[in-house]
Amino acid sequence: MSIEAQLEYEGRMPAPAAVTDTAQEILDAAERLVQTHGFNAFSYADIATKVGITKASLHYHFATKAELGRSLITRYHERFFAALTEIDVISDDAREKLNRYVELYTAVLEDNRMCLCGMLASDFSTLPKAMKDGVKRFFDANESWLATTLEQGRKARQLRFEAPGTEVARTFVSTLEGAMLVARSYADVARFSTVANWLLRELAVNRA
Amino acid sequence: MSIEAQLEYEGRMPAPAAVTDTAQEILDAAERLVQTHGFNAFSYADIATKVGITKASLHYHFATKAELGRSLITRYHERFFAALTEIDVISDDAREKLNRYVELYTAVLEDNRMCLCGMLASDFSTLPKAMKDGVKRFFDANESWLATTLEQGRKARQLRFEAPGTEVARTFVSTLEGAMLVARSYADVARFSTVANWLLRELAVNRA
DNA sequence: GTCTATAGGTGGATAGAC
DNA sequence: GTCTATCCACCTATAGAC
Repeated sequence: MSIEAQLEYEGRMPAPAAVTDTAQEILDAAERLVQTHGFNAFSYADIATKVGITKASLHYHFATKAELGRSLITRYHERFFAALTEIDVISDDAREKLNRYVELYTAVLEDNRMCLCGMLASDFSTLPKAMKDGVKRFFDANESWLATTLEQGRKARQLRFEAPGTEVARTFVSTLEGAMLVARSYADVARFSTVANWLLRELAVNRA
Repeated sequence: MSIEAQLEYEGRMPAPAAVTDTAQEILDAAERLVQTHGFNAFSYADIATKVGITKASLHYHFATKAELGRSLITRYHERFFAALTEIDVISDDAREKLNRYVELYTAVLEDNRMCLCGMLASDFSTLPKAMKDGVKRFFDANESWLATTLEQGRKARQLRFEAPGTEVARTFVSTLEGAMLVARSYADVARFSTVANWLLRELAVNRA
């Protein structure tokens, strides 16, 4: 579902031009807060301060925190997969695609953030159902793109792995999410890159 | 430092036998809550209900939530490394050691928990300094034990890897933490095992 | 060592004026 | 669409009786 369709379903997005500007600012602020502190570690007051409006005004745009969270996941998912589509357009080379995929994570980490859905995965047990479903859908979609890309690379003899592509795809996601999680405790992007590069090397045909 | 010394340093642990029973029950309840929901997603009221005493009584044992958190990490660290020492006693085989190391994680996950320090890593930015330091020490110690074990296995020609043992050790920790994190969203231990087994296979000399 | 009672603050959310 | 004012539930923490 497109983000427009999703928003329409939520009963907002009344068409006009700059109408959603404030909503976007709210989402920007909330997104950063979730990615840095977690969904249970920030409040409407925190967003209000950042955006420069009151808590009451926030509720006009997002009636509940659960709805805000759902919108965050939707937007993040859309953007992430726009980036993946862009990668598919730019390159036919599976190894380059995987490198670029890793770079998406690196950019997030360099901005001192955790992957939105990785962070939400740690908050998982406390999330409303709609958000839980959104997190899983994000991971599912990642694994799907990766499985396709991995199989493509194997077919082209650029990548080497024995397990089914879907399994390696799950390993790929888990490894990068874990590497982000741990690296953030040390505020050290190099820790992430060490792990990511090891992973990429293991999958390369010309590995040691 | 032993857990007894640590507790003494904190000014508690007055020697008698069953004195710390309640404190242990509190730690048990709090530990489960952190591992399932995160450090910011439970309250003294939650623990009080579980243990069957009042919130005020909790503060007698652990004056602040930060102190409780520090004690949780200390106890977890001690127990985890008692288990690693036990592994070293049981086996000389590096591959078996790594299998058993993975089993420690599996057991935690089968109990519907995340690794305590993995969960705290996601809460990292909101933790008091003492807890941040504790989380990093836990990861450091894990990496140290793994690096030693990995190098031992490489020397014995049971394991094969090109990167320095310390780097592979970091990859090992990150991968397992990430696999736990993602698997928990699906309540599916098999997801974790898929990733863990892939990792173990990559390091084995007789890999494909 | 556990209790009752409560302080002092913040959480998400709402009512209603403008 | 934003505001002020407010509600009520919950938070961590403390005082002081038993």
